[in-house]
Amino acid sequence: MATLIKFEDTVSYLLAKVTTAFRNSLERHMGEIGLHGGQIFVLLELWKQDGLRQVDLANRLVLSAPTVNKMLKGLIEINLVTRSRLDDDARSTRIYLTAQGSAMRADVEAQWLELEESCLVGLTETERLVLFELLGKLRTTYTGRNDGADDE
Amino acid sequence: MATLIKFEDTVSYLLAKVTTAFRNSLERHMGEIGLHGGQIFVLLELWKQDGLRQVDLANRLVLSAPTVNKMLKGLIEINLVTRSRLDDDARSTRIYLTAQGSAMRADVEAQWLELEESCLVGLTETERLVLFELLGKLRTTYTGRNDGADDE
DNA sequence: GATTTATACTTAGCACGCTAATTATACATT
DNA sequence: AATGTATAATTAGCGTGCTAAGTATAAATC
Repeated sequence: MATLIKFEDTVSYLLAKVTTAFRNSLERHMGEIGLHGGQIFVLLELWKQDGLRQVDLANRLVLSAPTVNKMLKGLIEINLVTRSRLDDDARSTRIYLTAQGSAMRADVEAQWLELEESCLVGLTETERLVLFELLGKLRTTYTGRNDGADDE
Repeated sequence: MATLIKFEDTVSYLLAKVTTAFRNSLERHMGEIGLHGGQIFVLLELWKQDGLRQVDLANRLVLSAPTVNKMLKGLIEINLVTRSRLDDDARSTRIYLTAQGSAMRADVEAQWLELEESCLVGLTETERLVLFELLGKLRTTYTGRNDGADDE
């Protein structure tokens, strides 16, 4: 018989497990302020630049158009963003933060810091920096870049 | 105004991004052999110990009972596992690998190694070890343990 | 022995990812 | 101007995670 892998000894295995756990933690933390895990990232992009089109959001978030579309539905329902058609291009819609959407930032930041701390609680300062560095490299591996956005 | 967080400078942010990218990569790699991302982990537990009950699987996988239930549906449909009721306990079902389920291991291992390499391609050997170490710590933070299982 | 409580599984329904296929509009080409 | 191609948004449908609620069986208690 060929050599049997110990799956548990691979980074991929750990990554898969951490992935699920982190997503649950994110969902719980953001649930505290009435948001879902994915919605935060949409807001985050709009805080950086308001009035983006869905396709721009999808590019910056590295998510598919339908995924962004669904997330926006949720955000519109709870009045954090609005859609405006009537534009230079009748195909696209621009997404704008509402007053509540802008105001949400403080709460999200507070929860984010809690999330961050709960995640890193077992790590030293050095380990945190190294982890940040290594995750950055993984991200680059997957997306081929470190920052978002080269649209419009 | 209070200090504004740079979300991008947090581990949580990177973790969220890497998490999504990794899940996509996992799905793609396992799709090559006709499996979905989550199903691998069920098989993996059954390869370690066949005939587990759903509740045991859920414990070892650190997943909810309904999630495991749905995953099993998929695995049963493609004939990799079977359910047997008729037991000492009429509430529970035991899950057994089929011949095909057992035979799947070689393919999964091969794909797993490719997944692992595609994930770590940008990292040195040292970085890989450190990353493994740090992810292990994160996992412990979330689940409170390093191995699976203390049921039955 | 009858009632209560706990356990195992299932169903329904949601968020977040995806792909494939539709629809509508814009742009390019002839 | 008409046809063809590219782009933007949407819909439908699926897997993976969850919670809440329901059903059936087992165990414990009175």
